[in-house]
Amino acid sequence: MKTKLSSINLFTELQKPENVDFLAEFTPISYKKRNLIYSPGHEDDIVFIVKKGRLRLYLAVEDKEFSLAILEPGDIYPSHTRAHVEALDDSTLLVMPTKRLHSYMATHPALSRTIISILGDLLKQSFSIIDSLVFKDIKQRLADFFLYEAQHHGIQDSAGTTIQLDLNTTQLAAIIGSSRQTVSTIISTMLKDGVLEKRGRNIYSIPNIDYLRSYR
Amino acid sequence: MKTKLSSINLFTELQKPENVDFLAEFTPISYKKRNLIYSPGHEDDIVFIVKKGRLRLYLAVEDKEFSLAILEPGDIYPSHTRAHVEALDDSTLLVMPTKRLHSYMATHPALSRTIISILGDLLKQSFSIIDSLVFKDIKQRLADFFLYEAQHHGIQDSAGTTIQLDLNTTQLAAIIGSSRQTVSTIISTMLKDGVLEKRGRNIYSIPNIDYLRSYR
DNA sequence: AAATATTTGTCAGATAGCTGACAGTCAGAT
DNA sequence: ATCTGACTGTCAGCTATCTGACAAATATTT
Repeated sequence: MKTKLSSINLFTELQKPENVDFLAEFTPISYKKRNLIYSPGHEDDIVFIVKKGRLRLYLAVEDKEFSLAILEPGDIYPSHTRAHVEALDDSTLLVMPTKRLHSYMATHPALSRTIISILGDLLKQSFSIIDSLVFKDIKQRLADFFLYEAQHHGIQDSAGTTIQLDLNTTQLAAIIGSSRQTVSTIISTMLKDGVLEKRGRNIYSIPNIDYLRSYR
Repeated sequence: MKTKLSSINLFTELQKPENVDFLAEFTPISYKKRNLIYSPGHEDDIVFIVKKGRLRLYLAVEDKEFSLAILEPGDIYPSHTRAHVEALDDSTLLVMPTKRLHSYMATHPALSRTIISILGDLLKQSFSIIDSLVFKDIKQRLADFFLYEAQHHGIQDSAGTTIQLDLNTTQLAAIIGSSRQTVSTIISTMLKDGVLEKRGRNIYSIPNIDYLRSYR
């Protein structure tokens, strides 16, 4: 269960000398923490790049939510899907109409390649979400989540790998597709089993990654 | 729950005069019904277009399978995902290394646009699969499936809309993400409730689409 | 420091959907 | 016409997970 969608940074591509004029064409828009940026049904056909902050991409029905990804600086995202986008921190986006992007790509094939790679990545990523929803139980999804976090945001120290989640239990439950209570219970079991150790609120360390990896 | 991934036909694009030479570069490969075409882990980075037949795209773990889509003529698909591909009928694919496609796109921007649209479609489609896995129960997913089939392959007649599924119960269960038994039970209930009528093995008719649409 | 709000852990039902088992039905082969 | 294999329907038992409730712990505001 990854939280980041794509590993390719479009920003880097756009900062190349041949693209800087184009980069200037994007409109920067800032959003305050907790604000809803897009919700499905809106008709703007735009593409945005995250310049600053973290955004949460999620599906929602009534009072249930499922987080698809956390977008970080450098990620691009096309607005036309059925997902909601919310600012987790104060954030700045660089926005452009899809049309304009298309016309620019016509003359800059390198950019289309990057975009195709990113879309391919996103696709791969959604398949892996589907995979985990269909085949894995919540214990495994949670373990996967911790493994992913450890690998991507973990800090190695004497106690093993320490991770700080900027999420409460409800938000974590929305990422792995479960309920707050179930997540809480499973984390308790993991602590009891010694796969995880609590270092503080939202801070956990993993004494032995391999143990967590084989945890069932 | 759709079964088709994308509504854009790349084949049409490639048959335009400016692309026919390129189209000729694809290698046609034929597969017999029931053959496995790709499984994850293979290292070929290729893209294929379905020329003839139907392919099933699915995820599998041990003896469980989940079908992502049925690919039909005109669909393209990049092989590098974690999915398996199987021929449902005797099929012919047009195959090309991703690399070569990329280099061609460099000189033919219209093609990149088409590919980007297709990938966007695929992405949208996977989100809707995720949505239904997370928020809908099996009864609803099954109803959605019948609705989709009715709209895309249904035949209007005096008895309403008649659909013929070329799938057995196990295959249908794999599409909606359930078990054979559960699907069988729910179909029985739907027949009893009159939302569905059985016309023959694998043939059902829907007397009233709106009734099915609001079926809970 | 006290008061209030948010977040967490835990327990006790309720239930959707899975699994295995078995009999009944259908279709094609002989 | 009958045999065989595949597919279908149905039941009973099991289990993972959800929901609601409430107390305990922790943050935040006053």
